Amino acid sequence: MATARRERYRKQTREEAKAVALAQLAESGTAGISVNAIAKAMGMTGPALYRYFASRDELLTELITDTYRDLAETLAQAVADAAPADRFRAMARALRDWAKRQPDRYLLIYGTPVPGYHAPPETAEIAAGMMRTIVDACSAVGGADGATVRGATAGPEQQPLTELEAELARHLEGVRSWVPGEEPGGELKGRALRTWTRLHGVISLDVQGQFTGMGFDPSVLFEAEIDALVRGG
Amino acid sequence: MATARRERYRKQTREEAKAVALAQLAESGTAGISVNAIAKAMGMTGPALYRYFASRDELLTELITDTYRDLAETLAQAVADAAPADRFRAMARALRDWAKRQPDRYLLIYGTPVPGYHAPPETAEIAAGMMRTIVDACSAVGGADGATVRGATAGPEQQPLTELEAELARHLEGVRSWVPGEEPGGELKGRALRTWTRLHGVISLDVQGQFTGMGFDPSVLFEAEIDALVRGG
DNA sequence: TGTACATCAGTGAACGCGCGTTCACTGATGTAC
DNA sequence: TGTACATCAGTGAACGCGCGTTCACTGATGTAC
Repeated sequence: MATARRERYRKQTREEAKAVALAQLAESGTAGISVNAIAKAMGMTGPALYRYFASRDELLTELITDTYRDLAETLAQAVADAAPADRFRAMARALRDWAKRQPDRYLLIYGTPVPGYHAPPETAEIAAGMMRTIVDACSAVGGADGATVRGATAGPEQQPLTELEAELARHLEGVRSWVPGEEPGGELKGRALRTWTRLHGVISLDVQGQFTGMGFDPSVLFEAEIDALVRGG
Repeated sequence: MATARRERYRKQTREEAKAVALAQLAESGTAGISVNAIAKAMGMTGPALYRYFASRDELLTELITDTYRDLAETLAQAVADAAPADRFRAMARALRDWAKRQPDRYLLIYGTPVPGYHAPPETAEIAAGMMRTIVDACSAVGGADGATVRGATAGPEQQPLTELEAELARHLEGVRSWVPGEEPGGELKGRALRTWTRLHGVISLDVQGQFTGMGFDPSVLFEAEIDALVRGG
C-alpha cells in the first residue's frame, strides 16, 4: 500500500498548515488567519490548500477543537499523575502553565468569541469533560463531598459555606449537563464552578497583558487564589 | 458665533459615527468596524468620515477610551451613591450590570486584545483610577485596613488570611502604580486585586456565552462570589 | 443689508491591496493487468 | 518488468468583493468689510 505514504503526507501537510495558522493567530489575531497567506508560508499557492481543507471555516474549526482537546487532555493528565492530595493544585497549575505557554490558543477558546462563528457541538462535549476533570480535582480537596481522600489532605481546615454559597449549591443541584456519569452534589458543583471562574479570572487578565506595568508577579496572585479555593471549598 | 452651531454639529456627527461603530462591533467584532460601512450607514460616502477622524485607528482608540471612561465613571458613581456598608456590593453589581448591558464594550477593553494595537497611555490612567475605586470599595468592607467603617458592616465575620494570601499582601506592599494619593496597605491591595480578577472571571465567561447551555443562572454564582469576597477579605 | 472672500462638509473617482473561492489544466504518483 | 489507466497534488488565471486612504473638486455655510 504505497497509498499509506500519501495518507501520511496528507496528514503532515494538514498539521503544518494548522501550525502556520497558529503562528498567524499569534501575530494578528483570528481575523489575520488567511488561507492564501498560510499557503504562501508553506511554499505553495493559495488554492492548493483547498485539497486539505474545504474552507477557511473548517480550518478554524479544527484549530479550535484541537485546542480544546489538547487542553482537556493536559488537565486530565495532570490530575491523573498527581497524588490525590495534590490533585487540585496540580490541575490549577497545569491550566495556568498551559495558558502561559500558548496564550493565543487559550484566548482562541476562552477569549472574545468570533461573532457569527458557531463552535461545533463537539466542543461542548469536550468542555463538559473538562468540567468533569475540575470536579474530580475539587472532590480530592476534601470537604462535604470529598469522601474519597478526606483526612489524607493535610491542608488548612475547610470553611463552612456562606449563605449565598449554599444557595448556589442548591441552585446547581438540578444541573446535570456538564457532568456525565454519577451526579456530584450541588456543593461540589459550586466549588468546581468557582474554581473555573476564579482561575480564569487571573489567567485571562494575565494572558491579555492587563497586569503589565502594575509591578507585581501574577503567579503570586495565582497561588494565593489556589490557596483561597482550597480553604474556602 | 454661528460657528458654534458648526462645532456642535461636528461633535454630533462624531458621536453618531462612534455609535454606528459600536453597532458594527457588536455584530462582527473589532475587525468588522469599517470606515466605509460606517459612512454608508450614516448616509454619506466613505471619505467624508476623514473630516471627523484622522484614521480608522483614531476612531478605534476613541471608542476604547470612551468605554474606559464610561465604565470608570459608572463604578465611581455606584460607590459614591451607596452607603459605606453597601459600597462593595454596589460596586460589584454596577460592574456586572454595566457589562451585561453592553457586553461588546466590556470585551472591547477586557477581551482579547487586538494584536499590534497599542492602547494610548490615557487608558492606563483611567484603569488606575478604576483600581482606586475598587480599593475604596474594598476598604469599606471591613477588615485590617478598613478602619473607615469597621463595626458598621453587619456582614459575616472576616476570615484570617491564608499564608499565601499574606505573602501576596507582602508582595504587593511595594506596588504603587495603580494607587495615586495615600498608599493603602498590601493586604488591601491584595483584596482589591482578588476582587477584580474574581468578578472578571464570572463576568467575562458569562458575557462570552461560555455558560450557555449549562442550565444555571450566572447571577446566583455572581452573588455567591460577592459573598465569598466579603467574607474572605 | 449686501458683497467678496475664506472655511468647511461632502462627493466621486481612483490607488493598491488582500481576501476566499472556482476552474481548467499539468505532472507526478499510485494501481491493475 | 512493462504498459495503460486512474487518482491525486499543485499551479496560474480569474471572479467579485471590501478594505483604508488620497485627491481634486463642488456647494454650502460662515466671516469681514
